[in-house]
Amino acid sequence: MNRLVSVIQALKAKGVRLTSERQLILRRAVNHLHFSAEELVNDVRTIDRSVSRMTVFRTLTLLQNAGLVEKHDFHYGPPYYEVTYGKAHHDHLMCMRCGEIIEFQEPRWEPMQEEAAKRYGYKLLSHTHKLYGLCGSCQTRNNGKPVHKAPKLHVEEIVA
Amino acid sequence: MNRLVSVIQALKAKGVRLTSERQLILRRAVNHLHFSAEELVNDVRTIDRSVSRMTVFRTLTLLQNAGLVEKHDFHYGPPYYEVTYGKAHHDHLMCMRCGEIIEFQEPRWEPMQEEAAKRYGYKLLSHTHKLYGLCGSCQTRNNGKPVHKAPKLHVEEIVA
DNA sequence: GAATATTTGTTACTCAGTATCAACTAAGAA
DNA sequence: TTCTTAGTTGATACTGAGTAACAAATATTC
Ligand SMILES: [Zn+2]
Ligand SMILES: [Zn+2]
Ligand SMILES: [Zn+2]
Ligand SMILES: [Zn+2]
Repeated sequence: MNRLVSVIQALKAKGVRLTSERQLILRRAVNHLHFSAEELVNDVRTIDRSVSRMTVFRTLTLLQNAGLVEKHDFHYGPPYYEVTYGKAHHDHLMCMRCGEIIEFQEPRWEPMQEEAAKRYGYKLLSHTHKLYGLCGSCQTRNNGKPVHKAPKLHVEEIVA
Repeated sequence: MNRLVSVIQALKAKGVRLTSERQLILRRAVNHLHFSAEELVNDVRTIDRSVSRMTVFRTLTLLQNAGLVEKHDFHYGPPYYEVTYGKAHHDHLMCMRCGEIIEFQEPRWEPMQEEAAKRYGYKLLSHTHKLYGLCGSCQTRNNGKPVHKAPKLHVEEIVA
């Protein structure tokens, strides 16, 4: 089944009204992998100029609260969003130079996180795990893409 | 040796000029564990009103670039800063209701992250790993402290 | 249909962070 | 020391993402 359709079904199942604006926003959102709010605004308004910036923001928070969309902070610029509904949980690996984002799974980690939380009497509800580095091509050459402002590195790597 | 002294020594070793403003800012910063920029501004200006907001921000970025301070995004409000110089690497566990932050170490994870990055041809430079949940007391009672806006939960927990 | 509730777009606003720039201060050379 | 230069600071203005308010438009209920 089409990804857009399944997301729409999930929305309806939650009793959320599906307006034409929301449908367009969703249609564009599922087309991107990770996108900033402002990118989505531009993308949507390229198609239909009558949809306002506000509605895009409002829809994004609506989708977040419904648990269909996740907000990521990658330490660079604005937060990125991702339609996670129907996707298996994954963590992220990002190239600090070209910005490429790789999604990967490491099943061994998930139970260990529960364990760590329990050790301190916490009930674990969610987590974020992001790796930052240099992709293969950026290790060997500056590939011309814009360079991100480096997030702070571990001390060991800086003094080295 | 005093923590403030060792941080100052590290700064000097990097050839950064230690002005009286910077010394005050550092002195207050090492006194807090995790703090927002604006909190530090208020704290510093309570002691010396003549130190400007700008200088606090500038000093924070200076310290970040020098690798002495780390910036955390906890999904709530503004980013938090932490003087990490001389501290062993650790990850964070945060209570979504009362905001308590626990620092913990999980040595088994660190090599696994290197491994995961390598799997995709990446050179790992840094990472962030944050767990969100409810602390012991917040699981059983609303403790009166302000409730954070919940970060998005995993889908499984929302539909449940 | 009328009455009610939800969604939308416009506009104005907030608030953290940044840019500018002149005044100030410290370091270096002569 | 004095001259020169470079680095630092504070006031002010600005940016840009996100939010609040509110009236118009639309959908839902009776
Ligand atoms: Zn994970
Ligand atoms: Zn992803
Ligand atoms: Zn770690
Ligand atoms: Zn910490």
